[in-house]
Amino acid sequence: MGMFQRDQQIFADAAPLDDSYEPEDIRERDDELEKYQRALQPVIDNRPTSNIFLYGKTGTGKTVATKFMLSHLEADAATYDDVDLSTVWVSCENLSSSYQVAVALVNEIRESQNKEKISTTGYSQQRVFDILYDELDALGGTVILVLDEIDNIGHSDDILYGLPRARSNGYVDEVRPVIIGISNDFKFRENLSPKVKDTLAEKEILFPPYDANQLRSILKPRAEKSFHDGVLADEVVPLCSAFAAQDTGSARQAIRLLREAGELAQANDCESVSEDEVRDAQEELEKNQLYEGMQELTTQGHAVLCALAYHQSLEEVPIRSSDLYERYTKICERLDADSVSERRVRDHLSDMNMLGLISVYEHNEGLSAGRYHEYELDVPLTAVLDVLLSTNRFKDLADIIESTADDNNLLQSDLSDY
DNA sequence: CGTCCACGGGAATACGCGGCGT
DNA sequence: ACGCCGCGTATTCCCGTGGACG
Repeated sequence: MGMFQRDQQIFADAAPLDDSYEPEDIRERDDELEKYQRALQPVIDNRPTSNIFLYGKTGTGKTVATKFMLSHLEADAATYDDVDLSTVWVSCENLSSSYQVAVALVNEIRESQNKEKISTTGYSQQRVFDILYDELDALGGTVILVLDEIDNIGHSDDILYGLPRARSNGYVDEVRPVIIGISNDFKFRENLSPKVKDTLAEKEILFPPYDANQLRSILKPRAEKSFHDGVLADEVVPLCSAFAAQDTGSARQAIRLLREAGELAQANDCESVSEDEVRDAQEELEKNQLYEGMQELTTQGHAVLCALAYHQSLEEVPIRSSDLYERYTKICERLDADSVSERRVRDHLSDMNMLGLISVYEHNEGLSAGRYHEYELDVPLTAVLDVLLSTNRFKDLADIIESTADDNNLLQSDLSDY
């Protein structure tokens, strides 16, 4: 027997548990789909179509619903000779400005035509918009531009101003652009600049978080397809649903939980998946998220984290930012690295707070001490040290902190509940 | 009601990059 | 080939502010 053997006790076909899986029917979103269909109907009727914006947290079915609607729309449009429809899909996940979105749109169109892509930097914004208008005009007909995770562009929303008015401004005349914006942020519309808000005619569809019952109904068919019969204990799907509903109401989270539970069972050579695996999976996923959050910090972020870990190991927490800053500068000196301003460190701390890595306690003691914050780690010290040890720069320091913490017997207690 | 102090928003600046015009 | 320009990212600089205290 080789080292790797195929183990098919648990999974029959794990594809339905993959992020990229597209189910043939969308469950628990009847109202939203009906609205969606009505909003897209004008495309088939060759009437002007308004822009459509979908709002809802991650994992509430926005993207899947859009893929579903568009594939039907494309298929149906093809049966009418006089309907000329193309769609362009851009994920704005890593795009933080209108400029980058415009470049991405151009390149997406060019890629589908095997034309050469343009550079992501160097042009003026207007220039990129002009190129985009040319490409759109060349496509002609109705072009649906899907901007997934559009809230990433923040306040840089020029593209939402330019595209809808391209036709009336005479930049294009062969094409009717329709924007489908998908936003994780309910407040995205409020934060748009006034001129965009006024001109962006749009239909809004809200995707609320799923409750536990809905998640169960979404999970069930996927579970049946991906696991062998009788492998899943009855309580597994309801428990995954309950965990995810409690936390975020995200179908993606529920599905990941189910897959992770299955993978754990498989790794442990279990014949079935039970409640225990789901609980372990939940812990495992949470832990991974924190690790990833820490690993993706910049060197400066790591230095700040390191300073906090240092004080944590001495049990000098929670600690005021001014004291933490002193430690931080010493650490930078020692590493022969540049240090940044106190203001900037506050930004890093606030980022880390967002990621759930640290806790912040606000104080206001008026005349005696004014306003200040105190910080402490919200993740086990061992986890922080693991990450720091794995980076070349902080390896030595992390070693020292580890031994300090060891002297204070801080690590044992951490390990037991970690 | 004035005072205190870090917080945090926002403008200004530094720097690097790649395309463009000459 | 060269310097310039507009862009993104990270940072610094400036300053108004919350709100308990006295």
